[in-house]
Amino acid sequence: MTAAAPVLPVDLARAAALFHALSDETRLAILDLLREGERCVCDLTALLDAAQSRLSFHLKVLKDAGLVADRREGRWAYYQVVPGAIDEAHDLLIARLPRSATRHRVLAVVGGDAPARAYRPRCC
Amino acid sequence: MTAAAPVLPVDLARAAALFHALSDETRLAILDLLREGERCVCDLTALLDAAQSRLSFHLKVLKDAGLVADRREGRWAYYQVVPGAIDEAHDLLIARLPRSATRHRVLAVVGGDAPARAYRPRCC
DNA sequence: TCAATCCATCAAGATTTTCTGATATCAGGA
DNA sequence: TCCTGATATCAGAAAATCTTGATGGATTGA
Repeated sequence: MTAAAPVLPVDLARAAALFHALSDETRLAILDLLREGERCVCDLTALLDAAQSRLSFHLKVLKDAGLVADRREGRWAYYQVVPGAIDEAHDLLIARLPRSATRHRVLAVVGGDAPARAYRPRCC
Repeated sequence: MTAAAPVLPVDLARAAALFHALSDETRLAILDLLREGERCVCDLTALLDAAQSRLSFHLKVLKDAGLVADRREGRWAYYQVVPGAIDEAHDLLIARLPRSATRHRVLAVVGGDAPARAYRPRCC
């Protein structure tokens, strides 16, 4: 049984980067189109009715975040979802779940006395 | 067995909003601190070594996204993770998984002929 | 070659986000 | 009532992001 590891700063940065890549409607629409398999940029441009440079920009954001990979074939560039990238985002999301959701509801707080809050004239 | 519903635009907007709220290191750090249970703003300010107005700003972003809820008690404001909010983000994330990851790897493409790509002088 | 197509990249501007410092509000103790 | 502390909100500046239009490289058919 693995103890819940403390969240490392590197995880925070990686999680923020991944979620940022996922935080735009155009990029989410791209990912949805890529669910069926790889597509060339020209397909995406037509399907999303977006300017080519705009698509290219968002594809680069997705690629830099490691969410998609590209492959050249002649004139065309084909993009696909990186297997496991969504899984990584999934793991980083699960790590944010309140502990009360991962086991039963736990009222105790690490360090101790917060729930039984006696009156304190200053909070901190 | 529920058929995979098509991704609705409303889902895209909601997913983008949720992921945007999760796309900042300070906000992720806040969520991590709230994993143990609710905390007052003054605790968070001290633990994160952040200016009060900055914390307040990020807490508002999280609250507007529905990820946290606040409760006033005297002078203090306590924040906690909204039960189910991370679950909602989780569901919206899972909806982005390639179909090849949800079942076996499927090579067929909707509409049909992409994998068997004969030479085509124009792509689209 | 030459022209056409696909695509990445760049520059400039618009928009959004974030941070800081100041101010406002509200509760509670003196 | 006055003062202090906790918090929210606001204004302005700075930074990041997004969009658009232009440019250029690479590939391919004529």
